[in-house]
Amino acid sequence: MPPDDIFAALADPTRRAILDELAERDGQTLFELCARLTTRHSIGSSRQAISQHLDLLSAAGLVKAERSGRYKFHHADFGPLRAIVDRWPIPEERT
Amino acid sequence: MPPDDIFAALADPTRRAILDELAERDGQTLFELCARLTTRHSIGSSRQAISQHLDLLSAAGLVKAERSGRYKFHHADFGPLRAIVDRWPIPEERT
DNA sequence: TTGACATGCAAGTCACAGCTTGCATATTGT
DNA sequence: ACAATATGCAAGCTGTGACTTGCATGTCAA
Repeated sequence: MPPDDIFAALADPTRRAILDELAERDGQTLFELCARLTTRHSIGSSRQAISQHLDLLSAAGLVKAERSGRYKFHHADFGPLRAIVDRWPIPEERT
Repeated sequence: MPPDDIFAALADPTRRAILDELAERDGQTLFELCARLTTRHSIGSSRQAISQHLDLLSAAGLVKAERSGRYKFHHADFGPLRAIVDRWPIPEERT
């Protein structure tokens, strides 16, 4: 509920990897995510662990889930990250 | 050392309040920070707690410390936050 | 309907983050 | 020199987060 949970959500490396995965390929299912996290991100977490991470990301508003039959497709929403950019003055990249 | 610690550093609400404080008034000393965090942010942490938070923020590169005599002035550096902006595609604010 | 597949729920374990406590070090003013 | 000020170091306590384990629910294909 509190939007401050964005920071807690981003605190875990596995959750950041999930966001990376969904950024590259949107609408993945739980099993898809588990497989790709294992092969491409060297993450050995169980299915339940990933599921709990997805719950947390959903609560933070960073992931939207869409159910279709026995599948559940997950979409990343990076809009809440604007709260970080708006909160502190991030300096320009110096060229 | 690992730059991923930015996320761990931002995970704690007290540390975010410290960054807020330093963003508003740069170059504060440890005691100054403690006082202002108590009065303006309703944070009741001890001096040692704040000191440890500052160490962590320093390790993450978000705070630079500058010693002068018996005082130590702290400056916020939000440059590392660019890693967040660059990592994921944050959508535009829709007007 | 039955079995295989995809996901959900809940309790228990364990390591670590944040805090405190107590003492140590270092600098300034008188 | 001495006391007050500002900070540093290290060990111990405790709640919580990440993970596992085991079972339950729900959906599709044959």
